[in-house]
Amino acid sequence: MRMTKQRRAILEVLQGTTSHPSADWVFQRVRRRLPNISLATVYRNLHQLAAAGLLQELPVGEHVSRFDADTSLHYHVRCLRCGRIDDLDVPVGGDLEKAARRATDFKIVTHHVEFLGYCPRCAERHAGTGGQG
Amino acid sequence: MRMTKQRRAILEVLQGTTSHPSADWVFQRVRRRLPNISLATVYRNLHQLAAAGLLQELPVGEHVSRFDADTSLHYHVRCLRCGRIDDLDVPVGGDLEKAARRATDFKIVTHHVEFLGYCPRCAERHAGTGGQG
DNA sequence: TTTGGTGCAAAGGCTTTGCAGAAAG
DNA sequence: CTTTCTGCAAAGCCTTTGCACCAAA
Repeated sequence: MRMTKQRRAILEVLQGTTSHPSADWVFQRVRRRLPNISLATVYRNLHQLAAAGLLQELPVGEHVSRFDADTSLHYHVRCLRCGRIDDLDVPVGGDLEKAARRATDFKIVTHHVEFLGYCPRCAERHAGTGGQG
Repeated sequence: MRMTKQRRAILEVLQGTTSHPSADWVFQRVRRRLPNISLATVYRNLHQLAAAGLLQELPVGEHVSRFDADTSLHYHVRCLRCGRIDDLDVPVGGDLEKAARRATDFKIVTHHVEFLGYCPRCAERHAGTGGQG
């Protein structure tokens, strides 16, 4: 991977903030130094840097909404292959929020936990194919 | 809220599955009973039913990607008002995944925890305005 | 020079919205 | 009868992609 000035600038912007900005925020920032950079380049590089392990993409990016008729607070598992989401009873809820309250000055209202893995059916295929898919 | 046949069908589809389907999946299902229903109606009603507390919208729906130069496994808080995301050190990681493994037959690979609340700045406003927003 | 990267603009996918007709209460 | 809801189609938003030119190694 070539270290172009665009790539370097994007990386530096990310490393220079403790917030977890959107692609567009990064774009606006990088633009100050490289006025001609395009949003497409920012997207491409964010993904490429993430693939290279230099960045992390937070899991808020799946841009389809999912709905659940069970309105109680509970956790979910999502299959990394087929995308299916299952419920999960994990007895840690109270402790988690309590710990979070100690760790931040945010006023915690609720929380979500999502586990990523392979459902039984996909786990077989995953083992069989090497799992890149 | 009027209980139209469309609304009822959508609700029944959601209540009749343990998966956590996307709007489009619901649309395809409801269509079998109401061939003329539109996707827009499904979207409108999913949100309205969620607002009424009859459904829950899972937090995978924020359709902007967010990036983080810290590639280690760590948790986040997101402000419900301004959307800012902060890091959080919560010492529960190992236990959580262990508990999840006991609770499911999925092959857990990783997990994400997101806390929702109000950052200090927004917490003031939140108290002042009644907090619906 | 070679190969990957960039900017631009157009396309893509999911979701929302404007509007006139329809139906619930 | 009033008010909300619906279907349709168009628009919106974020993100990705095709292409010709450009630059890193």
